[in-house]
Amino acid sequence: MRAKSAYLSVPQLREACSQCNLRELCLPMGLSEHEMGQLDELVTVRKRVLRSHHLYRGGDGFEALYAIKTGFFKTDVLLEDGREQVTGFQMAGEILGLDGIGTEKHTCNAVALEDSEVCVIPFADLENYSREIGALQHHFHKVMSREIVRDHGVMMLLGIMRAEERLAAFLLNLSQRFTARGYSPTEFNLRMTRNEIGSYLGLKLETVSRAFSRFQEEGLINVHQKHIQILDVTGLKRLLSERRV
Amino acid sequence: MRAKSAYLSVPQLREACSQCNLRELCLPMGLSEHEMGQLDELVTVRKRVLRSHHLYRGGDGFEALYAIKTGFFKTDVLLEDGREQVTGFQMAGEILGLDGIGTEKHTCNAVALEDSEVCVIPFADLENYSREIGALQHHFHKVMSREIVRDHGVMMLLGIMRAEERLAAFLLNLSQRFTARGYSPTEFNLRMTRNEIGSYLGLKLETVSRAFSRFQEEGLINVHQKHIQILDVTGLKRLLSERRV
DNA sequence: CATCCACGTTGACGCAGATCAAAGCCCGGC
DNA sequence: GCCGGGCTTTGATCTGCGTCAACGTGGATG
Repeated sequence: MRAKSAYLSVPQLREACSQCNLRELCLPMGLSEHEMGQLDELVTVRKRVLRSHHLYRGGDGFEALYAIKTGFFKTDVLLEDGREQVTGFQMAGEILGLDGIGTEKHTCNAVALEDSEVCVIPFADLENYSREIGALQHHFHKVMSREIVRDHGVMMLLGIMRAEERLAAFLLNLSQRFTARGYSPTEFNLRMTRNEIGSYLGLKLETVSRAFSRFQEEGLINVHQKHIQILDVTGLKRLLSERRV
Repeated sequence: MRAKSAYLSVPQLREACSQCNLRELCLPMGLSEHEMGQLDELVTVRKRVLRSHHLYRGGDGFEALYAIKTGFFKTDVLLEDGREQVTGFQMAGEILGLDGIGTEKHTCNAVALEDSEVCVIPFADLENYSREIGALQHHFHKVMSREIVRDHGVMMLLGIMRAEERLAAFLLNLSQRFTARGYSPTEFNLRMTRNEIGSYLGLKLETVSRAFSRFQEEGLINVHQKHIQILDVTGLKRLLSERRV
């Protein structure tokens, strides 16, 4: 038995996967009613993480994956000299902690960018359940594979795109993920700072800021602080496909 | 039954995992004698891929993973305008194809950089076996997780390192992987061109060439075409940890 | 053995984005 | 309602790497 109270002081927060409105985005995706019921036994603990607090740090022992129930995270890796590479931004329904399986230690930091709540998925249990539930096993493999493909996308951003292409790709990606969660595709609030965006995109915060301003001048977006309104989706997409020079 | 002859005209090439000298680097890592015997049933087909030929292409249907038996590969993603991002270089014992699980289509190209041979691992079979063999399941998860961590390392290269740091990290990484395979840590032949190294590191081939020349001037390496000799490992490592500016 | 051609090296110059600097904005705390 | 500090914007200047160009080199081919 797991000491639920160590994580969570409000036991009634317990809410089964089968009742969760994220179930079609998250780990239970594609499971039958019955199989989802089994997941309710796997995921029994939730954990709050306040804004700017760590869910885990590089070097921490790995025991569980985390499904984001509400909130917004970043993952990053730090060099000794203080340089930071943000490796991703994660939102509701997405899985954190996959980096820890290989070495049994986390290899990056996961930080909440707003007050958040995660479902704790003890990894040994997940492996046991997925030996019985083929659909769960298969879906978990897909989740990991998609993370690899996502990483390849970031490599393309960083390796071959210019500053404005990177930012356009970033905005379109956020838009698409917000849409999948039932929010507006064209209007949202950024949870991260210009510095964090820059660190993700391999740019300095001034460059990010200038690119935002340029997009606004060109009528592609409205931006006021963290509030973003996309005015011209196809214009942004065109930025990605047309290669000047 | 799988039509072995479609892949392989020399049936005696069949060689079981349990006999393979890569078994401690590859998928069977950490399995018991008995479990490894079961893998011999899983991996029954091998496939030759000649230099500069594709093992698979982006868009191809995904059916199997591939363990590299001999040879050397690159994986890359292409943009419509011809820009190429090399996402990795793979050598004996490493697994290709993980990108395809999520969408059931491959999302990158895998190209042999020298005449190579791979073991075909039908993915549906792998999932079946790993439901029975816990150690296989767990090791497979580790392989995927390590791929994610490796990708984070590439993001750091691309996002925050300068040209010479990237190349130093690249050489040290190759050195370490050759060592693990029983080859010299300090002397090896590159299988890829300057252009491919550049594409991987987010640099132009001229920059790669200049960095090689600079390392040689500084007595860190000897480089002659594709032949590399590392003279000063700690000097290369120092390049990574010390941040000028 | 001569030829060819992809690959590699080196130099000169230019530019995208970094760096440095200064000022504005917004929100939280008192 | 005022103050302070973190975040953002914008301008001026600098620089690492890209771009362009010319030449070198070595392995493959007939």
